[in-house]
Amino acid sequence: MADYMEFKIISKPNNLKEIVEELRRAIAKQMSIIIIGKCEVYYKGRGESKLKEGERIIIIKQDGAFLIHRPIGYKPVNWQPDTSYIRVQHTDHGIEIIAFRKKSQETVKVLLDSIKFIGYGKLVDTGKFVMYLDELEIRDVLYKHPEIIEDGMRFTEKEKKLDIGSIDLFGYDRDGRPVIVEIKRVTATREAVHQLHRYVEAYRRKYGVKPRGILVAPKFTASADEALERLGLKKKEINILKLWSMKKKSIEEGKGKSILEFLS
Amino acid sequence: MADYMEFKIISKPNNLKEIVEELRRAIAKQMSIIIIGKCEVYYKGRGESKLKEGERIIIIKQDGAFLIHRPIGYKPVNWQPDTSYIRVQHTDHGIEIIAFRKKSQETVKVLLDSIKFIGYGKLVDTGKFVMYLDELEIRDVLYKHPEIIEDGMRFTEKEKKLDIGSIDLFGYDRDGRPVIVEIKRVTATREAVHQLHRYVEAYRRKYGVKPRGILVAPKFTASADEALERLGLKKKEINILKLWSMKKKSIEEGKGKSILEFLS
DNA sequence: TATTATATCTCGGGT
DNA sequence: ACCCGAGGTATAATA
Repeated sequence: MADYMEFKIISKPNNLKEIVEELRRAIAKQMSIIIIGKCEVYYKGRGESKLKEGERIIIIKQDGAFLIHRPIGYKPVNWQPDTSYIRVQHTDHGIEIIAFRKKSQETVKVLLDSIKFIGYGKLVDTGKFVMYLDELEIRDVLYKHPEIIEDGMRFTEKEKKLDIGSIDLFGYDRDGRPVIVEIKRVTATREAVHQLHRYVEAYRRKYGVKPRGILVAPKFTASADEALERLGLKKKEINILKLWSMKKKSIEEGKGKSILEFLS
Repeated sequence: MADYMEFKIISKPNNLKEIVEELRRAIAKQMSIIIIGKCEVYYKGRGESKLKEGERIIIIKQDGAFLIHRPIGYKPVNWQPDTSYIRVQHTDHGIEIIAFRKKSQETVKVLLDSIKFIGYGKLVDTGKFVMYLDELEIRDVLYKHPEIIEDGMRFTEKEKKLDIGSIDLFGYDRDGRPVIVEIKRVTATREAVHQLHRYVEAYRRKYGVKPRGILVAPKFTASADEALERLGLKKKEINILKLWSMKKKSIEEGKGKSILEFLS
């Protein structure tokens, strides 16, 4: 059965014509393909790039994702997140692979000569991926525990819609003043302050009342502090790892430590 | 010579102890390594993630970059842009690879069982990469040809420093009013408008004169238009591909078409 | 499709 | 080391 076939290895590719046929079949069957070899790469679309000859790792994935990796660094040097078609043909010097993306009219062309290795096969990967501790999760903990932000705080809405976008958390402080909370899971920059400020202003324009704005983050840059001050906004520093371990341990209120004790 | 050795292929890995030794040597020699096999992955650091069993492509690059790719999509499901060390050992069930990054205290742990393929070797890649048509290049063309922006415009500075950052282009219009230009190579959003607005305000605070602000982009979202209007800023639509082909053809002024004719 | 905001963003440049 | 902004960002959610 095709879905469970072994990974086919060509360790000394030499018959170009045959290789082209094999690659075409592998692409048609939506297999994962790995090619290692010397190549030049040309990109044209949203910009234009040229990559001179060198040895690289080329990956064609089962959904048509196309990656060309240099032997260093996290990022591919050229790529195509999804392709409309991938065309393979042999040339005088070697093999040419063209990956085309229709919606953005982008083309990646690889000129391969001297191939060190080709491998292909169907990979079966249904394993579930879970990411914890993203902004959403932090937001939910704060929603349940407004006392972390401020005594007497209560939240009434998550992702409250305004004309210009949505607010992470919305509620009222002990004096009944509306409060807009913007959350960052990494260091808050001036940029984040202005994002919060836009929401505060949009709220004021819509409801005629200026709400308080609180920026929640584990850290703040100096310019963020300056902008908060200048725009009359507040900040609340949180320890995300503590928030996280708190959530993991699922502390029951009333029984044992309170959440504020836990976070202290 | 190690640098030019062939890519070593193990198409049916079975002796775990031997494989662990080979991988360790390959890592020590800073080779590129590709492993295809069934694995689980655990990440902990800036966040936390779990990936259940499935077949993936694992890449260890020569600088320690570590990537785990599922058979679909552009992005790796787990990764480490640069690692302090990569440790390999065999367990009861298979092989365990731990990639650790000291500066951010991040760990990726891969539990491999059933390896379909291992390949490693030193890849030589010195080929130069050039990217054309990034924001810098657009900026330089506009700097040389202020008439594209507006009749009578002249630029005096690129990347002019203000307290809060630097302005893409700075100059004066036909009436001698200071002008701040912010460039976007993709659709300008409300975000970009506010970025420009911040620069305009910072300039006013510093010099006591309110400059004009012009946002240059190939396209503008409706909310960008609204924000430009509300904040008293202007826009200038440019065709980036035309700018680019113009630069490529290196049109000499006076001889043949003028740049404005070319862009029309 | 367009818009918006997140990301374990990465990466490079500046201070 | 931090800060800042660009990216062929990609990606998911939402209108």
